[in-house]
Amino acid sequence: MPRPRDPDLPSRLLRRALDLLDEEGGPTFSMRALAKREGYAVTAVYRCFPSRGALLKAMQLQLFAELPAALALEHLAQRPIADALQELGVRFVTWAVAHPARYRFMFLADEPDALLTPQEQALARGPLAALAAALAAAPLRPGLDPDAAATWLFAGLHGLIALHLQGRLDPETVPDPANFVRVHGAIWSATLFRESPDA
Amino acid sequence: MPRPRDPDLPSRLLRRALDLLDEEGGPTFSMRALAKREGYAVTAVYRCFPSRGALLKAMQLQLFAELPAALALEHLAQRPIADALQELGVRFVTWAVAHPARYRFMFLADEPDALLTPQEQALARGPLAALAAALAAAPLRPGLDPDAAATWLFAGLHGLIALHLQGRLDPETVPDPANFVRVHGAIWSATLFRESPDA
DNA sequence: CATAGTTACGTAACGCTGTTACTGATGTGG
DNA sequence: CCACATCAGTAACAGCGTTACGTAACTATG
Repeated sequence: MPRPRDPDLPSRLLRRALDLLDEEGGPTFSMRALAKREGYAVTAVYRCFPSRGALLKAMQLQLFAELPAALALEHLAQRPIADALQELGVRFVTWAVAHPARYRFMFLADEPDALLTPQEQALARGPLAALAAALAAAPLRPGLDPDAAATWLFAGLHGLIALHLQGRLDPETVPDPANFVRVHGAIWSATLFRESPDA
Repeated sequence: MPRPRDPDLPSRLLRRALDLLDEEGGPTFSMRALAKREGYAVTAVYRCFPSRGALLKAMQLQLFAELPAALALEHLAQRPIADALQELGVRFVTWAVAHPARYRFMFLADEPDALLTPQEQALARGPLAALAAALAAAPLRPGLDPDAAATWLFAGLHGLIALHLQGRLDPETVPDPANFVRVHGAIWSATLFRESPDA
């Protein structure tokens, strides 16, 4: 009993796979389960994606492509730099906490060989690169490398999120990671920028 | 053809499993492969560990128990606090980069329900808690919470390591994470401590 | 309109996985 | 010496990713 042919089954499967990622908290679904969910046999999935790894890679690329929109970065550049950075950090952490499965999948996935081509690496390094670009135009303290500063900033946010998602933060000192960034983020500004950069 | 009974097969299997963790870069070994490696049938492993998850948990606990010795924390407390913290960070990052599989398994593993009992949680939160304890006795800037400061510090190190292990750091700005901590770690000290705390 | 060829899908199977029931051998306490 | 608990092995289950192959549907050509 064959079904009508669907030219954009790949995109539907990709969406379904991302749904399952959120539902199950990780890419634990089986190819058969994904196919069944969409009403197809396993092999139909293999017509769209040559392997499970290829599907996972496609999911990662899709999520990274959606990230800027999810963070609503458009109107951020008009604010003073320290303020914009603080807000960016808060938004990033807020998004990560709201979508733990996606964050784990994008930024904490085990497979080191998942994103290998240069464009894929560029996409994965996008957030850090964007931060470095923003800091390149900021009034940093003399002798402070924008790239190094961006690395510190992003590492701090990334580590905070990772620890939170694993339940390794003391809930008493960090009840909400995004608010923690809002409250203690001034530490960063004080270290990175010249005295009173936007006063 | 049964073999002579081995009362400490569990510990041997645990060691073997940790070897395989290092060799394969992650806990990807199968129960059968582990058993075969030790010359037993699969079911012998199931006599020692009721499930694969139990084995993984035992591995995690073992690694966390070994961590303080691996970092050689004994003689660190005698130095001035800022210096000791810097050295601690360098050692931690150096160890993580030298044992990527262990670090991923201990601090980045996917399973959120892996370490659930209070003692297990305490063990997993050990590094952060130790850092907080050290900072509680340090001459922090007025109004700075030791716990919050410890969270910032550990999050920065953790994020730096995580990004490095995923190849998401620009190799030009961070050729070696441990050295990055050594060079730029002064940012932390300047922010956290009173002016010239150990001069 | 008919027919040949490409494409999309399903069925069945391979070897592997974690896990379990059952069988037999080993070593120990009475 | 014998009963009993313990340990290890065999065989099997369902499910996994993946592949070979058969079949139906659409497309292009005569």
